[in-house]
Amino acid sequence: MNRTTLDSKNKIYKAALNLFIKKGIKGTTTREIAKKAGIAEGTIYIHFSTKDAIAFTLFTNYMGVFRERLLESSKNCTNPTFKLRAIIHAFFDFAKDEPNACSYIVIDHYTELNKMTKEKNKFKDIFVEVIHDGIKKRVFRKIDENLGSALIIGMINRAILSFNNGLLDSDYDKLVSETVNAALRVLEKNY
Amino acid sequence: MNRTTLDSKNKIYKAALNLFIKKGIKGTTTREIAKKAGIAEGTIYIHFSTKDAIAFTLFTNYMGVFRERLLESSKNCTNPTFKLRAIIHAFFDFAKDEPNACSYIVIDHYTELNKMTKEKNKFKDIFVEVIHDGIKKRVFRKIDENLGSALIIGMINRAILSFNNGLLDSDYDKLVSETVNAALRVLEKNY
Amino acid sequence: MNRTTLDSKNKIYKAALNLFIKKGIKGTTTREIAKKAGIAEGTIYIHFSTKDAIAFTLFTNYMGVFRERLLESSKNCTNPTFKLRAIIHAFFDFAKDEPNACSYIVIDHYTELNKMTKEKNKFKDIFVEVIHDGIKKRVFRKIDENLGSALIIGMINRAILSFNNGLLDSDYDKLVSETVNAALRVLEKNY
Amino acid sequence: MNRTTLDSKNKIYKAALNLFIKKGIKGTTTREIAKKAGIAEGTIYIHFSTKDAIAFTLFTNYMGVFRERLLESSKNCTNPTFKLRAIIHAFFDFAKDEPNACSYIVIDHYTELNKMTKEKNKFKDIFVEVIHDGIKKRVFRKIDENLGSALIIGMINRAILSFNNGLLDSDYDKLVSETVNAALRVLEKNY
DNA sequence: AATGAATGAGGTTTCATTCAT
DNA sequence: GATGAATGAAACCTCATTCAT
Repeated sequence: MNRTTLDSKNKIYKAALNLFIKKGIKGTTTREIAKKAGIAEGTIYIHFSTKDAIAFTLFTNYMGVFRERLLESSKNCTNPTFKLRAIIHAFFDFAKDEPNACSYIVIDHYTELNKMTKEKNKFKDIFVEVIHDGIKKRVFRKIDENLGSALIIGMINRAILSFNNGLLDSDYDKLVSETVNAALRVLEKNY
Repeated sequence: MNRTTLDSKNKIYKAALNLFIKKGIKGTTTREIAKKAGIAEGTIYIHFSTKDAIAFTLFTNYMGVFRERLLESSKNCTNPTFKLRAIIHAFFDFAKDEPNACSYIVIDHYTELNKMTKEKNKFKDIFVEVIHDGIKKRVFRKIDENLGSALIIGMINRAILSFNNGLLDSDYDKLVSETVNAALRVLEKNY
Repeated sequence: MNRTTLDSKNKIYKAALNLFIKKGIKGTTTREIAKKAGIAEGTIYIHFSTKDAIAFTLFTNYMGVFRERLLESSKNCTNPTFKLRAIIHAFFDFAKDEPNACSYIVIDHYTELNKMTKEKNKFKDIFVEVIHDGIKKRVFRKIDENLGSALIIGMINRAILSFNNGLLDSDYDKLVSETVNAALRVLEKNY
Repeated sequence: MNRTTLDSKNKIYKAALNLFIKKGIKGTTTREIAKKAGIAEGTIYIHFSTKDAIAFTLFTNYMGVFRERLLESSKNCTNPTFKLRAIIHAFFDFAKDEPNACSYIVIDHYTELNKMTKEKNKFKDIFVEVIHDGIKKRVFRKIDENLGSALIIGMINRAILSFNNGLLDSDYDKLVSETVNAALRVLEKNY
C-alpha cells in the first residue's frame, strides 16, 4: 500500500467515524462520507466493499486498539486494586485521546453494531478477569464477576457520556478518580 | 377515538417498538411495521404524520410512564436510602414489565433518539434529586449529584442490558438487590 | 390481482421485451423500461424483485406459450411428415404473431438467456420426438435425432431472422413452405 | 510495434474474446479483461480507445480471417457441389481451430454485434454466390439464393452450437459430413 | 378508516475512462 | 508503455409518503 492509498483510506475512516457517531451508520450516507473525506463517492468502493464494511472495520480495528491499551496499562500490576485502577484510567485515557472511536465502539452504537459483531462487548473479559483475580485474592468481595464488570463498565460509560455532553461540572481528572473510587467502593471488601 | 382506531394505533405502536429496538429507527421500514402490525402501509399515515412521529411519540409516552413509575414508587419514602432503593426497584420493575419500552427509551437508542428529544435523559433529575437530598441529610457522601446519577444510572442500565443478553447467572431479584447494594456503596457515607 | 396491477405489470412486460430484443438485457436500463412503460421506476420493483427477474419471467412465460403452441398444432397428426410440417408452421406462426417474444426466446439472446435457464432450448425435445417417431416409422432416414433437430431448428431460426431483417424477397407463406420443403429434404428417405 | 506492445494487445484480445463469449460484451467489465489478461486496467486504454473498440476490432479481424478461409478453401473448385462442400468444411474447421472466435462472430452475439456492424452477416455473400452459381449450372434447384444461404448457414450454426454444448453424440467428422449431406439435400436437384 | 399500488427522491454500488506516478 | 487509484455519471434499487378506490 502506498501513501496515496493510505491517505484515501484514512480519510474515509475519519470521515465515516465522525458521521457514524453523530448520525448513526444507517443515518450516514456514502455521499456524506465522500464529501467529508474530500473524495469521490466511487473511491469509497476501491477501499471498502460496502458501507457496512467501513463500519465493521472501524469497529474491529478500534476495538483491537482499545483492548490493547487496557491490557497494556495493567500488565505490570499484581495488586487487583491497582490493576482495576489502571484499567479504568486507560479507559478514560482512550475516551480522551480518541473520543470518536470510544463513542463508536463503547458508548453509543449498541444496536447498530450488534448486528456486526458476534463477540459482543469484546473488552468485558478484561474486567471480568481483574475482578475474578481480586476475589480470589480476597481483595474484592464475592460477586458474580459478570455482574461486577457490568456495573463498573456501566458507570464508566455513563460517566464519559455525561461528561461529553457537558452535564458534569468536574474536571476530567476528578471525574476519573471519582469513578475509580466508586468502582472500588462497589468491589472492595472493606467498604 | 373508537375501538378500531385504537386497535390500529396500538398495533402500530407495538410493532414499531418491537422493530425499533431490534433494528433501529432508520433500520426499520414502514413496510415492516405495517406487516408486523397486520395492517396496510397507508394506514400508518392515518394515525401518524411520519415514521419519525411514531418513534417520537413512543419515546415521549413511555418516558412519561417511566418517570411516573419512578416518582410514584418513592413518594412515600423520606429516608434517602429507602428512596433510592425504591427508585432502583421501580427501574428494574419497569424493565421487567415493559422490556421493549425500557430498551427503547433508556438503554439502547441513544444516538437515534438524541435527534428527537432536546431534554436528554428526562428521568435523570429524579436520581439527582434523591442524591441531593441524601447529601443534605448527610446520609450520602459529598459527590457531584450529576456524576452520582450518571454512575448509578450507568450501573442499572448495564446490569439490565447484560441480564437481557443472558450474560448474567443471577436471578432477577438477586440482580436487583446486588445493584441496590452497589449503588449504596457508591453513595453512602459509612461505606 | 386487480386491473391496475395487471396493467402495470403488463406494461412492464411489453416495454421490457421490446427493449431487451433491441438492446439486450444488460443493455436495457430500468429507467428506459419505466419510461417506455409510462410508469415510475420504483413501480417496477413492486412487480418484480430485480431487472433480471423480468427477463427471466418473460423467458419462462413465453417459452411455455411457445411449447404449447408447437404441441397443440401437431397433436392430431399421426403421420410424421404432417406432424413436422405442422410444427414448423406453428413455429412460423408464433414468429408472426409474437415477433418480439419469438426473437427473445428463440432467435437472438442465446448468451444472456443461457445464464438464466438451465434447461436449454426447452423446445428442442418436441423436434427430437417427431424425428424419432419418423425414423421408427421408416418415413425419415436414420439420423442422430439431436442433430436432425439442430439442423431443422437452425434453418427455421435463420429463415425467420433473415426475413425479419428484410433480407429475403419471398412472402411469408412462400418462406414457410420452402422451409418445410427443405426440412423434409433433410429428413425424408425418398429424397 | 515492439514485442511488448504486441504481447499486451494480444493478451487483451484473448482475454476479452474469452469473456465476451461467456458473458456478453456489456456483461464483461474492463476490470475482468485486465485481470484475465494479467495487465492493469489502464493498459487497455493504451491499446484501445474504448471497450467497444476491442469488441469491434475483434469482430472485424476475425470476420476477415473467417472470410478468407472460406474463400481460400473453395477457390480451386469449379463444381458447385464441391465448392459448397469445401466451404462448409472450412466453416467447421474454423469452428474447431478458433472456437471462441467462431462463437463470437457467427454463433452467439447477434444482438450486441448488430450495433457494431452495418454490413450484417459479412460472410453470407460467399454462400449466396455459390448457390447462385449452382443454380445457374443446374446443379442446384431453383431457390431464392438468400433463403438458401440462410437455411444452410442456420444448419451449420446450430450444428456447431449443439456440438459445443455437448448435445450431440456424433464425432466431429461425422457431424461435418452429415451437415454437408443435409445441405446438398436442401439444394441439389436430384434429391 | 383502510387499502396497497404508485411515486420519485435519494440511497448504494458499478464501471468505463482518466491521469499522476 | 504500464500502473492502479481516482473519478463521476449512471446504473439498480429502496422506501417514506401519497392517493384513488
